[in-house]
Amino acid sequence: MSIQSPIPVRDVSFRGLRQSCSNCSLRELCLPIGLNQDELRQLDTIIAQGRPVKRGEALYRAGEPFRSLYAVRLGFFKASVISEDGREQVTGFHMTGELLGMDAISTDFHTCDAIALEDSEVCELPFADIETLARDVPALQHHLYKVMSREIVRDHGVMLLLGNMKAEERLAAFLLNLSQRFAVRGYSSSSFHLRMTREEIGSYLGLKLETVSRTLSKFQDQGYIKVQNRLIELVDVDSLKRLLNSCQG
Amino acid sequence: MSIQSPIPVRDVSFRGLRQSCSNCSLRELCLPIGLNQDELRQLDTIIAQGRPVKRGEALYRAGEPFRSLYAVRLGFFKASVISEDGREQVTGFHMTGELLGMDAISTDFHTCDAIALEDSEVCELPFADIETLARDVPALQHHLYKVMSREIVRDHGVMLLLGNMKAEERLAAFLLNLSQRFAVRGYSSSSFHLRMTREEIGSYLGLKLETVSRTLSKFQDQGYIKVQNRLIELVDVDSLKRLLNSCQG
DNA sequence: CGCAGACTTGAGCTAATTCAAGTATCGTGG
DNA sequence: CCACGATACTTGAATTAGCTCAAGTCTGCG
Repeated sequence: MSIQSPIPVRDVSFRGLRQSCSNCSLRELCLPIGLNQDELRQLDTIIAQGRPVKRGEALYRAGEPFRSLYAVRLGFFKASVISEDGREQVTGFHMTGELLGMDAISTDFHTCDAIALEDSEVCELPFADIETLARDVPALQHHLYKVMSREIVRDHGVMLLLGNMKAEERLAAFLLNLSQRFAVRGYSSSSFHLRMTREEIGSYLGLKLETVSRTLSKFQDQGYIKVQNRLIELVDVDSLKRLLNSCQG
Repeated sequence: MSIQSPIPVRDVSFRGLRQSCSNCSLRELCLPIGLNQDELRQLDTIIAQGRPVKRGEALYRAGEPFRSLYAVRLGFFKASVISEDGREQVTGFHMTGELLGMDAISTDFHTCDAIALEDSEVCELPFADIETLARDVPALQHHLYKVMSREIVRDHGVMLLLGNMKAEERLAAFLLNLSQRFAVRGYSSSSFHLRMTREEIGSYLGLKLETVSRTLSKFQDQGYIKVQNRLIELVDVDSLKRLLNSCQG
């Protein structure tokens, strides 16, 4: 949890990892968008960079007090809420450059679990400090509102998916969304590795894992994709897109 | 749209309706939470109050440029997104004291339609001005973040509902949620009037209108509620709550 | 190498949808 | 104020998408 580790060796490793927002390659994806050099420097003094989160570990859990937002610097996370009777709903998958924890601002407690799906690394953004800085840096203030707003828009998209779409459409939307996000990050948009289980995909899409598996197989049979365990290759993107738009729900 | 109406009579009517945030009865529900008298006065200079929206009218529509957030002063709205192929997903129902339009901050265009389900009245909050004021009024800045965060949390709840729950649970959750929100506003929590059609409820809950109708009838047969058109009476709240927690999904 | 977790596939079941027909309600204009 | 048309709602019957249960395979990790 704490950034100042008691173990010197780790401390060194932190220093090694420490980079400024100013020269971070994620600058254009992450929080600092639109800030000038001086503003970036101020941001740097606040943000603790390079905290590792091992695969399977929680970055935070529902119920924990809220102190910071986190930016994914490297890796892959799932966020999920657990209902009173123990049902899990994955609310999102988060990759490089995306911000986690915004749900916690409302109550000062986290309302989701955020679990690393592969060995990952985050930057910690102490929210109180960010807020204070945002008063002097309008671009930062505005950007934060924007990022939260984007999250709301994304959630509305998921509602549309969950409320209106059939299994095939959901999966197609999911794969195309992942593809597009990988593309933005400079990875292949046509071939990628799923970091999550079929069950987690199912939870996110409101389907059972068997249905996810079956539908992926179906897509493969139809020549839309190739599946090999968690490796996905999009063979016929147009057909997937057509699936999304044409089905009359 | 514009607040300074060219018609004197209307202008008078606006003045009649015009009240300050300072003495607004919704103070505790709405934006000004936690502001002191001076800060409230500053807010008052920005906010245009008492804009009427007739039943069936759009407060805004997806695609329109974003200028303002809106606070519901009176009445009832639905917000919905339309997919490319024309399917509607109601993303929320909004009542007195709630803020509309936060999704638009991310792109500077509205991404939902907001439609009045009864004759309503809103306060217009020009976002640029709000943002500027927020720099000088940390409590306002923080409260805005909070309100947006709350929306994200709410959306996660809807995802849980859409992804995991059966029709009966969804309806029970819906009715209990409405009940609780009416209660907060000083209305009866056990007897209320639905402002929306069965179809709109269905859209929100990811069900067809026939399923909504059937499930309401079922609840009535079981003695949980009484239904008379859009008038709902909650007879056995505990059973509804039990429905929510027990079903193993 | 062996085991646990992840995945696939089949068969039968069920919750919710679709289709259909009929009733109630509301707003409008005569 | 009443009649009428449009919209909203209810209910039934048949259909189906996705779920549950079950069995078996694969894979990766210790």
